[in-house]
Amino acid sequence: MSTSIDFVQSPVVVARALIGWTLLVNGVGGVIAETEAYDMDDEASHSFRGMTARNAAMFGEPGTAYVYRSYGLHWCLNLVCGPAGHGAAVLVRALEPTEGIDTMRQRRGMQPLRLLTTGPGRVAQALGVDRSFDGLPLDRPPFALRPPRAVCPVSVGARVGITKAAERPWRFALIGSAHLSRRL
DNA sequence: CTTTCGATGATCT
DNA sequence: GATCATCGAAAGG
Repeated sequence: MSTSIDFVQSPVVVARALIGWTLLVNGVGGVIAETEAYDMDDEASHSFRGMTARNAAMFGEPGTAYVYRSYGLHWCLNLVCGPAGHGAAVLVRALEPTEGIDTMRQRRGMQPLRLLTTGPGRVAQALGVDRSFDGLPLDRPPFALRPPRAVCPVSVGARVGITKAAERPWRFALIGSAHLSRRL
């Protein structure tokens, strides 16, 4: 098992590989339980029509963050991957909370554990991620990534909440996790 | 349990 | 002017 993620790979490979890793922001976070891949030749991806002010970070260095606002209300955190300039990223859709649970509860309005980091908008809110984290490298503070302790069983399925290219099996989830945004 | 719908604003056509 | 990589509350079985 490797000790770091190679972000210079396709978003599908990275999305699969990330399941089971622990993602922390300023020491707060948990085990990645659900991810989705987005690529340049993918109609559902923000990068599909080329670089814009919003998605510029998607075309930056692999191993950095891409943060965007969703539905005018929520933030969503992506991990940029593929060769630099490729416009690929992995959306972090759910975590199993492990570190800084009290902090996450306060940020989320004292929600039950189950709803702290289940869904991309909730993950960003619980970890305190907003646009100011856009473009930041993932291998040093405020971010931290720690490898899984054991091999993780992973399922593959269709992505969530999109209308275009919805059939691509680009959603990955930790089998048996109680913190998935949708059932397998 | 499931489905529906409003909130809310940046982004792109 | 339309479209959203969502969430939470409310309504219906």
